[in-house]
Amino acid sequence: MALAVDIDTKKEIIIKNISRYITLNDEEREYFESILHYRKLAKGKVLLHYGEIAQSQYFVISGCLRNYSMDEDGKEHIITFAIADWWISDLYSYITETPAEQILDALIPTEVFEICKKDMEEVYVRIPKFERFFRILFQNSMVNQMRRIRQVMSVPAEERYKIFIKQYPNIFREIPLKYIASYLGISPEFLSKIRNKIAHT
Amino acid sequence: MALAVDIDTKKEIIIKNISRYITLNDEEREYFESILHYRKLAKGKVLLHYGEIAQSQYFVISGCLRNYSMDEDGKEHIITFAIADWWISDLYSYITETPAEQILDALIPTEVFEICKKDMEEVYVRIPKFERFFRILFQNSMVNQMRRIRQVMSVPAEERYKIFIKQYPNIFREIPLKYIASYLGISPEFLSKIRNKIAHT
DNA sequence: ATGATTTCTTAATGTAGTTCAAGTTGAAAA
DNA sequence: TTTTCAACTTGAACTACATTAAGAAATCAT
Repeated sequence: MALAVDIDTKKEIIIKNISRYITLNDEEREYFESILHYRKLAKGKVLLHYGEIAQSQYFVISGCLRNYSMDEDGKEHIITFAIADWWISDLYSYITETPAEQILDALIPTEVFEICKKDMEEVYVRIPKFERFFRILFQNSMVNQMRRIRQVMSVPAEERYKIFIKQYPNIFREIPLKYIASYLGISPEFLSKIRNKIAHT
Repeated sequence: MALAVDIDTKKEIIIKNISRYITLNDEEREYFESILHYRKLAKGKVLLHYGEIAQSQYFVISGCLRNYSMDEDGKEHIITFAIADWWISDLYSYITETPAEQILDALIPTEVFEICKKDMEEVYVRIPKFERFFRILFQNSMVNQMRRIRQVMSVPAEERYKIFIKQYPNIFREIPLKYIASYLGISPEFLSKIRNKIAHT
């Protein structure tokens, strides 16, 4: 179990992240820190099951979460990875309060701060500046999603794989390739062929 | 040219849209209305050229805007359509303040309200409630983008076309099919085949 | 109305990707 | 140690798409 002092250091990270966009005074900062729940997740830990209604959002300190959906054939499609310094929640379920179609779990041992919805709503009321922070956050995430759409539609898989490696230079060594294939939207077999081709050129 | 009274009626629409999420008093409402610039766009009118930095966001009253990018081969990839009652504020260039890689134009005669960035920033300051409104707006857009990613990756083109028709039952009759093909991420020829197949079953 | 331009379709051929099946490697469990 | 199991690779057959090129249909400007 992590010591309290460690956790405080980790809270620094999240505050620093927030401070890039809004300025918090000591009181606000303390209040916000008080609603952060540190959690250490074992590999495979599921944060949001299929059909559950998301009650939390998360900030990742280390490790890797994935947000994925299943199609009728039981095939998994990874929508997002969240690694250090990223916020994540199954927004759809969280926002609409409908059962999750996407599952959220830890691919490797992962540390997160959890913020539950009730607390989050209160933050918005008590420190309206946070509306701004999350507006900017969602704006930026949205831009990333749009970029991804464009990529999936117009960039061939081999190129996408190369871009992926650049974007996630560390994580791609730690997680099984099949997850990367899923994220790239291709079969593991085809990823294998791409890797083979790259290795021999 | 539209009469002032017409424009006021149209401003009603946008206020109604906003009021689903936040409550405005008369003063706030009046102030917000004062920064809305009504524009009637001819077919083909470009709102944002390649390489420009977006200075405005838009609310669509009628017609259809498209936001698209070009790849190296000069092929167009439509990222978003915006039709009646939609905000198109998810412009990459607008958010990041970088030269646009994506072009915004009107596919058919279109009416919009334009809000320029400077005014928008002032709204956030004078009526912080708008941070909330746009946070929710971006949240929702992001969810839509994520759904689209999932679709492009796991749903075959024929199914996607059927979903599209349901989602845009009116617009799909008014714009050339090639744009729909582009949005679906397929070639016009293949869309043609899909349509032929559907017609004969 | 006429031609010109754009849109849509059809068909042939090509390719990026999938699926299936079999085999390899490596790590963990017994 | 051996068994087991998941991750990864390889190859053959297949499919969903793209590309090219041509013609038909619709739209537009004159």
